This record gives sequence, C-alpha cells and structure tokens, in this order.
Amino acid sequence: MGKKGAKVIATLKDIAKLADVSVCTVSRYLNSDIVIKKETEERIRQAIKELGYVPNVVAKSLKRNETTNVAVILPKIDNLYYAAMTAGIGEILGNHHYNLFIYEVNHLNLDEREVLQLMRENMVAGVIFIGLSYDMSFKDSIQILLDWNIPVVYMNRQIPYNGYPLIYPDFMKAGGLAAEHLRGKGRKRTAFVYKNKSSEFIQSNINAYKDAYPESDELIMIDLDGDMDMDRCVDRLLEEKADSVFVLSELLTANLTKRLIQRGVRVPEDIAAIGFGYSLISEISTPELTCLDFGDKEMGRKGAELILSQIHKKKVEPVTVLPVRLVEREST
Amino acid sequence: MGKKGAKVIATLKDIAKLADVSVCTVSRYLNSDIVIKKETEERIRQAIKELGYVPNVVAKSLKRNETTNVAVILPKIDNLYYAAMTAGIGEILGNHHYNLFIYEVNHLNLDEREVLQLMRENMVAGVIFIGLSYDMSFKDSIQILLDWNIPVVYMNRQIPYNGYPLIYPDFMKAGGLAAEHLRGKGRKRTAFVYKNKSSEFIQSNINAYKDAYPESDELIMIDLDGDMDMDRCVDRLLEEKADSVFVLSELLTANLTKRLIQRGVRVPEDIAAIGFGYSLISEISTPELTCLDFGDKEMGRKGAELILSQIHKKKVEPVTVLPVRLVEREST
DNA sequence: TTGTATGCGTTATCAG
DNA sequence: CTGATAACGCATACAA
Repeated sequence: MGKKGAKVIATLKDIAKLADVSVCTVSRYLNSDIVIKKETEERIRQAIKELGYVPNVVAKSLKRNETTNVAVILPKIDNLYYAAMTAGIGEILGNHHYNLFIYEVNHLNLDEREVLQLMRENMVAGVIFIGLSYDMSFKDSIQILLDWNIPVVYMNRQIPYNGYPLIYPDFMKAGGLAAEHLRGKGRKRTAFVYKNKSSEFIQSNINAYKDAYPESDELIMIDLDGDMDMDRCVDRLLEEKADSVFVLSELLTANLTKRLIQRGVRVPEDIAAIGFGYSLISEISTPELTCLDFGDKEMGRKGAELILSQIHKKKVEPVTVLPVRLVEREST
Repeated sequence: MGKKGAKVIATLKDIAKLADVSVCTVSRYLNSDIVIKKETEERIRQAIKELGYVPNVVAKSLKRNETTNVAVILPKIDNLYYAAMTAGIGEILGNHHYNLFIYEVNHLNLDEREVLQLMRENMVAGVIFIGLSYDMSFKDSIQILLDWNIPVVYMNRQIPYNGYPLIYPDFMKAGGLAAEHLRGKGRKRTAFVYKNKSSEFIQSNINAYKDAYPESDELIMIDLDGDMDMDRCVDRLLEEKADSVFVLSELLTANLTKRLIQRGVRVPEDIAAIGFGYSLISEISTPELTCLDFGDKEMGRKGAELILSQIHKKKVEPVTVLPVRLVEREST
C-alpha cells in the first residue's frame, strides 16, 4: 500500500552496495569505533537514509552472543507494588537502551525450570526476580542461571545471600518505626495482623518491634487465615482490649479500619492503625492511613542498576537494604 | 564452581556430533515435523540430555525472520488499569509461548519514530498500544509499523478506524448505564466531573447520557483543571443543587466523595456518586462506590488474541467493542 | 582508511 | 529416513 507494494527490508549489504563500499565499512560507520573518510561516510549516510535502513538487533545479538533484554519475573503484574517496582526497573533500563521482558509466573503454566530455560533460550542479558514474602519460588533453582552466566537480582525478599545479589527494604527497620511511632502515641496493647506471611517474616517483625519498644505489652498475634475472618479479627481486638494494630499489608489495613468503624470503634481514638505499604490505598481510605513506605519504585531503579552493573562485568554489593519511611496520617 | 569451570554452551552441532547424526536431523527431531527412526531419535534424546542442550531462539529468529515477542506500548505501568490490561495480555501470550516486551513511553526519552524503530530493530512479532483517552500519541505514526508489516492493535481508545484493529470498551454504553441507573434512583440534576479528557470524549458521554435519560435536567459540567480544585467543585455542586455526580475517573470519584462527606454532604442521600472504573479503589472507599467496570483484564486478553491472529495471518475484526458493566454499591 | 572472509546457531533446500 | 550445504544479518580478524 504505502509506497511500492511489499516493502523489502534493507540490510547492511544493500546500503553497502548503494554507497559503493564494503559491508564492513558500513558496520564500522554504524558502530563508529574507527574513523572513516569524510566522503565515504557521507555516501553511507545517504544510502541509509534512502533505503530507510534499520539495524537488525537479532542478528547483532546472535553475532555478539548477547542481547540487551532484561527479564523481570514476578508473581503478578496487576498489583500496585510490583507494578511500581517494574516502573522503576523500566525507567533505568530504558535510559540505558535495554528492553524489558515481563514474565508473570502465575500465568505461565510452566515449572520453574522451564521458566529459567526460557531465559536462556532468549539469551536475556539478566533476570530480576521480584519475590513475595510468603513464597519460596525460584529461591533454589536460580542457581542454574548462574551456571549459565546469566546475572540475577533478587528483589523484595529478605533471604540469606546465596550467590546472587539481594535487594530489599529494611523490613526490620519497619517494625522499629512502627513501634516507636505507637510508643510516641502512648499505645501499649498492639495487635499484629497479617495474612499469607511466612513465620520467619512474622518473627523478625516481632523482634524488631520488641527491640524498639521493649516496655510494650505482649503482642496480640492475629493470622487472617481460614477461620479468622475480618469480623472475628475485630472481636478479638475488642476482647483483648487492643489500643492499636500493626497490619502487615496496606489493603488489609484499609479493610480492617473500615470494619472497625462499621463496628463503632473509633480510629484512631479507640484503636490506632498503621500498615505496611504506601500506595493510593492508604490515601483513599477513611481515615487516611498512617503507613510504611518501602520505596517500591526506587527499589526497582536500584535493582535495575544492579543488574546492569553485572551485565557490564562490574562488581556489585551482595546485599542492598533500602531505607523505609513512616508516613503519618489520620489513622494514628 | 558448578561443574567444570566455565560451562560451554552446547549447540545443535554438539549434540549432532555426540549422537552421531547430522545437524539437520537434530533440528528435525526438535521441530518434529518429519518422522525419524526410533533408534536415532533415542540417541539424540540422550545427547540433548547429556549436554543440557537449550535451543537458541535468537538464532532461530534470525533464520526464520520472525520472533515470538510482542511489545506493549503504554503510558504508565504502575497504574491499576494498564496493569490489569497488561496482565490479560501476558496471560494469553504466555499460553501461546509468546514473550512480552513492555515499553513505558513516559520513561523513554525517545520520540515516537524512535520507539517504533525499536520495534523493528527487535523484530517484534506485533505491537499492542494502550491509549490514554486524552492522549493522541502514536495515533498517526503507527502507519509506519504497517508499512513494515508489523501487526498492531490499538487498545482502550475509541478513535476512527485507520488501518489497524481497535479494541475498546463501550464507552457510549457506559454513559447510558449511568444515566439509567441514576434515573432509577430518581436523580435529575447530575453533574459530569472530569479531568484530562478530550472534548470528544466528554461530548460523546454527554450524548450517551442524554439519549438514555432525555428527561434529565441539563447536565452540570465541571472540568477539574487549573483553577477548579476539589473544594471549588463541591461548592459548585452545592450551588447548582446537584443530586448526583457522574465522575469520569474512579480515583476522582473516591476523592470527590471523600471531600463531600468532609463537607457534611451525605452520600448517597444528598448526592449520589457513580464513577468510571472498577478496581480496588471503589471498594476501599467509604461509602463503597457504584462504578462502571470496563473489564480491563478481559480487554487485555482479547487484544492479545487480536495480535496473535494477525501474526498468524488470520483476518481480524477492525473494531472490537467490549461490554461495560455497572456495579451497584453504596454510593448510589 | 577500506575490503575479504569467516562464523554466530539455526532452518531450509536440495540430493541421496 | 538422512546428510551436505547454503543462507539469515551482522561483526570482526586479518589483509591490503
């Protein structure tokens, strides 16, 4: 349609012919390492323009045995936190002219080994894993990528160093920030409310909390699993005469706060609420929620830098811990 | 380290040698079109296993002059709607063993032409654009992809057909659903509240509304731009004695509702609120918001199918309009 | 400063 | 049923 039927794709050879030089000279011009005579350069430039030449990075990748594609493997892309991390990753990658592959493992009907094999089949330059706190996925099988010399970054989970760089927010500090904040508000009977968290994750938060606020009462632990629904959770809070909740999820904080108010409990007067996570959820809630900002997007940026450094054969820190921030709002 | 120093990557040639067959036989075995003698097949299988062979899809792509990578170009990935669409796209692509590239154009410091060139450089099999309603990006420059024989789908915007398939929710129907709903609730003085929408978009919503509810009072139009902040918007609603608002954004609906309640207006008793968009925002809000579900994820799925069909040289509908659903909750 | 020749790993076209 | 051999588009060692 456009110009003259099916457009044929111009290659290096075509422009070499048109510019009356060798393929190799054109390649040199494009990758501009070596100097070229001004005159021939002009002919090449003309030919490129005339034929609308676009380089073929697939061929280049094959030849150079490397791509500029980085893969992100995550549990769920339509989740504000993972999306924010992904945005940060994409920003840095874009700045460095790298492309971003997304693999949402929930959708992929493949086992871990197959997903990892996909990475190598596609010759990705590096892989960033975004981990769920209650999910052990890939933690062990990742080794195979290292065997294949594919750089890896593991993001958002505090796990022991195991040969690939880790980057995660300072979850320990989070517990401490919450503790100090609630102490400042004169709260002593705090409940930990959570769902789908590993016991190590819970325990380390408890420790951080107690360290920062040793004179607090014994923590009331509420795991929202099967039997324990939101209403029973509220019952429990009232029975225990809790004066505050520390919820390990922003959405859970919003839902719990809403339920408390429906049940006639005043927030923060009767029970103060503070939650994990800083997105529009805590801002939309009524009352607006005091929450912990884990800097998801910044973590994405930093993680991308970690993967790029490795791709460029630079040494990187084994473990990067990012600062956490407490955002005070109405719910405390 | 792993096994024996730097692991060498096995190629077809290597397994051919080990299995004592020709390269081409191995290739045939892998792509299993033609039948192979049982015995040699077994030798090949053995060799593949022994050498841990993984195919190189970059080489394959070069040879076959096509990839299995689909690009999604969107304004912002850390946005619930676009993320939901992306999730739908990824689900279908994954099922068909296609990979998903993400290009967040806000981040890319490139002009449109360069972004499109990126698509061809990387030999993507197809491109899905996710459009903002107030953004004209790429609408015209897309033609160049068609010239290059790269299939395209344009998602989430109602624009005139221009040579590439369109898929979007039935925005017209949305206005109608809202109108019918408010009529059913006996509301007559409705305000349209919006921000960053094109005048065509506004106008077509007005038309849809009036068609479905002709006996309604004249609509009160409130554009939340520079001067018009949320508080002035509330003032205006009270002055005009509005009994309902139809907000063309879910987040805006949540914020407006919150502000109304802070100002002592009862929702829905004094003013009923209904908004565009169905995500956790409307569920978290107090009161929970009646809203219009545009089926973002499903649109993603359908869009992915559209691109796959084109890649496989099948004819596709020029325009696909997806149904919209009204979700009734507390705010009306 | 430029050209020739080779190969990256794969598929496809021939023969055998 | 199987095997040479030639591409695909590009980068590069080596010559000139």
